[in-house]
Amino acid sequence: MPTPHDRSTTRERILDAAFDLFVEQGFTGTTISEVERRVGLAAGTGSFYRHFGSKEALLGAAVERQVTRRMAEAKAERDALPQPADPRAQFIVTAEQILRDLRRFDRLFRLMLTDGDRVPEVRNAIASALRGSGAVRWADDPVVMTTIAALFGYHLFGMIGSGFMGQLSQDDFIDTLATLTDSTGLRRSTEPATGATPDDRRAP
Amino acid sequence: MPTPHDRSTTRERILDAAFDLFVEQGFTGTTISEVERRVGLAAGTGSFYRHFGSKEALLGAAVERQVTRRMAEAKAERDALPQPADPRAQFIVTAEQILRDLRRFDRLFRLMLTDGDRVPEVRNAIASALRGSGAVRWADDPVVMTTIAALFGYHLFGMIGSGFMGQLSQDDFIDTLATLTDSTGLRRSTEPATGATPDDRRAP
DNA sequence: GTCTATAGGAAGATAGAC
DNA sequence: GTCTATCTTCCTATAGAC
Repeated sequence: MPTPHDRSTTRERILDAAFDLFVEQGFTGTTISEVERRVGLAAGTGSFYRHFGSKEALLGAAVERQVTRRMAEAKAERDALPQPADPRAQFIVTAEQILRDLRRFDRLFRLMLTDGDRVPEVRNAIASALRGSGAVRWADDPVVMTTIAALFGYHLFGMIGSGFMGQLSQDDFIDTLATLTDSTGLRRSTEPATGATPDDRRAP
Repeated sequence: MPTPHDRSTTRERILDAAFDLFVEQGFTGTTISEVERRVGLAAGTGSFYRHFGSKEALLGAAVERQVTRRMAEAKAERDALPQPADPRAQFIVTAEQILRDLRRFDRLFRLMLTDGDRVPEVRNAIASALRGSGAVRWADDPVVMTTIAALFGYHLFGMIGSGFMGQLSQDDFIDTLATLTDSTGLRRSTEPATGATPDDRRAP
């Protein structure tokens, strides 16, 4: 006997299965039948259409659900982050968190690349999510931006496959990054914004 | 009156048009009819099949053609590259060349992300192209790999859209990178290998 | 809410006239 | 080498019985 909960359960299972398939095969590469099959509905029948009006509506809803979830996770994780006094330890904590965030949004990012033109919301959501990540005022300082670029590049080398960065562990990578930024005496930039001037961080 | 040249011309136009469409819309998102239309054949007719056996065969041939061309371009450009004595100038020349190479392979990279599973050759070709880029022994030194990761990240921020790295010009970015790697005294890594290395392309 | 059945269309691919 | 015509298959989507 179906409770009111059963309906939302089926709907949510469709949402999750569809997102997985969209990421794996792209939007055009995924059929409604596949979605139905994966959630236990008979494939080829229009049972899906009792839950969503169209394939596009499904895509929008699936993306929105993912963004909401991932951003909530990211926020919770950042709030629980330790704030070491040691600047180098601080840097490492922040860098690790950024890598975690990048990994978290990996699937959304991939979907953005494959079907971005069809779903502009994905683009915007990911952009703001990245910008909000960590206590980084990242648009101002060249060193911060360069650091984030390096993290992003490291992450993507790992994402596109085997062997690119295989030799360099994450710890070693972050360590190298910390040393590089440290030694120039410019690393204040990953600390939270302090006072008045937006960019009062000139090199001596 | 069709010369023997006309056939190869039509085939090549199909190859180029198809690659454009695959990059823009993905493999599954592109129809044979679109390809035919774009090269001036009547859409919907099977005229395409006088030139290729299947859609998959077309994809393979189009990718192969692009890889060959782009790699030839890259090689010619690298061979014509100046080799400044000043280490910082050397670094800048190399970094700029890597960014050029990344841009050159942009469309292939995008296709690899969207349809990579279908065409594993793309993956391998791009990997080796990146590795061969510049006089960089990139798998050995953490600083070199971190530098390349930064270049890759910078490039991709530009690729996915407006505003991410908008504030930081390429020159400023490379300059920052040069300063960071320089100050640690570790930058020897972008210089040619000395000693008994098989490919000893030393600067004068 | 799920199934049967099926409409309606578009896609990849082939045969044959010119 | 290109077009006409057509086959087959698969897809999105709908109507209606249970």
